[in-house]
Amino acid sequence: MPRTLQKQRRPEETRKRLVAAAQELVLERGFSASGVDQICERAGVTKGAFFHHFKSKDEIGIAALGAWAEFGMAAYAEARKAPAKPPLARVHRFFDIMTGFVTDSTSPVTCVVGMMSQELAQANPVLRGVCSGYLGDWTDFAKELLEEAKAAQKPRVDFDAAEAAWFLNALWQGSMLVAKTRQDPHIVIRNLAHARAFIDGLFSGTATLPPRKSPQPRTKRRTK
Amino acid sequence: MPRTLQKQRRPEETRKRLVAAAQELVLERGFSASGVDQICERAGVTKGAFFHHFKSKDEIGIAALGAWAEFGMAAYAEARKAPAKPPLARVHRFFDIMTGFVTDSTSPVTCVVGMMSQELAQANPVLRGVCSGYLGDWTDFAKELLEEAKAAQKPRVDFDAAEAAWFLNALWQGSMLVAKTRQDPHIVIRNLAHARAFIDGLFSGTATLPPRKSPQPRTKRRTK
DNA sequence: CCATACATACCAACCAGTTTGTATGCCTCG
DNA sequence: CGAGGCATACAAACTGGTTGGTATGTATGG
Repeated sequence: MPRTLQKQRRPEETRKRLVAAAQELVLERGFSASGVDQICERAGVTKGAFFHHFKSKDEIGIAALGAWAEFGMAAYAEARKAPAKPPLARVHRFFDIMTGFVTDSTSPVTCVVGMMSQELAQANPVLRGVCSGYLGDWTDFAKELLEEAKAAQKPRVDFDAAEAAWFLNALWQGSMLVAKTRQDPHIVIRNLAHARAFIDGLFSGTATLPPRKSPQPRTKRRTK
Repeated sequence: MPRTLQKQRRPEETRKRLVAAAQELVLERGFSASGVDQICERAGVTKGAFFHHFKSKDEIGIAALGAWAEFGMAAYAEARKAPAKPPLARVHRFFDIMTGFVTDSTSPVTCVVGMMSQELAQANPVLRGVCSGYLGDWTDFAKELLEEAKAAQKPRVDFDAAEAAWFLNALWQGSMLVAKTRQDPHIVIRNLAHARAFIDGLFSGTATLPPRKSPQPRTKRRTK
């Protein structure tokens, strides 16, 4: 049947291209609105290749989530390389990394896990479970950073690190959602700044919110 | 063509049933995964009725968003009826109302605006704009409550009411997203409690987070 | 030579939307 | 007051395109 020449076979590469295409489409239109045909078209392969590598659409969803989480956690793990000297240094680095996701990108910052969680949490138990796991991983990481800070410096008011981490996770996801809907990435940056000050305030007890009126939103910004 | 008897005609009722069905389906599976046929089936009408009342699927999406926002804002407006005597009384009432959405419901608390924002913010400019407007309405309401509190009592540290309102909006949306994915509504309740304490702390300067182990659901608030 | 890695064609179900027909209730007008 | 007209409110069948998934082939490389 194949009239055209088959290109050189790069199964690993083909798989990666499919996963990357799926991630892109999910970020743009969500999972259910992303057709298998569209994924194939963007990846430059045919449906035969798709169903050779993934036995269903759900399965590439799982793969997309996994690759996304792996990439993300690798970025967050950089926070561990910050010095431990000021107890909150690594927490601050963590906030810097999240802020960097916004400032280093022209397109709105979004998350495959957040996208698929929103769509599928109630309708697809399997994918819901996968999303739940990755949200938990993120929270565990934040929780550990907070606990290390607590161990290094007793906070002014005791707090539960896990609860604070879930607070940050929800704020992070919600900020991305709101910012892209409002088409204003500064919402994320400001919310992260406030959250950072909030955490700082738990330890230092000085200020809990940046006192000034925050930076101008309107004009396009360029930061790296 | 119609072999069956046509039921009594109640256009207003039919329209409401379609909008309600659309809201339900959007909350369960999202907008793009909700077919017109499914909406009609759940509303108990045929496609002829659907396209008589709405000229496209997008249009019922707009109607669903509008009805949802109207219902929600009516519930939030109850916060205005709280006494103004302690400056933060109405802000506390506002938190009580949100907490009540969680405690008064068996199913996970979700939001049509958040759902459709997530899916359509990048792919559908029209619906994105509608969502953006309703997110703005919510934030304006919260901002006004905070500004009234600021006027009644000078906060310990000055803060921008609009920024704080966007912070709360993102936290609220993100909390619903995370909670349903984790299948743990307490995440929302705890996050709201922490946010409440955060706002309190801006005024009083005492505690910024409830000490350890978080509280159980607050006093039950009436519905509607 | 044979498992792997694809390509192509195809399928039934479903998609949003249209067409066509008819039942209903109100509004004249005699 | 009753007959008839007529816009509204639906029902049902249908259309062209798309959906996830399959069947069947063949090219490739070890």
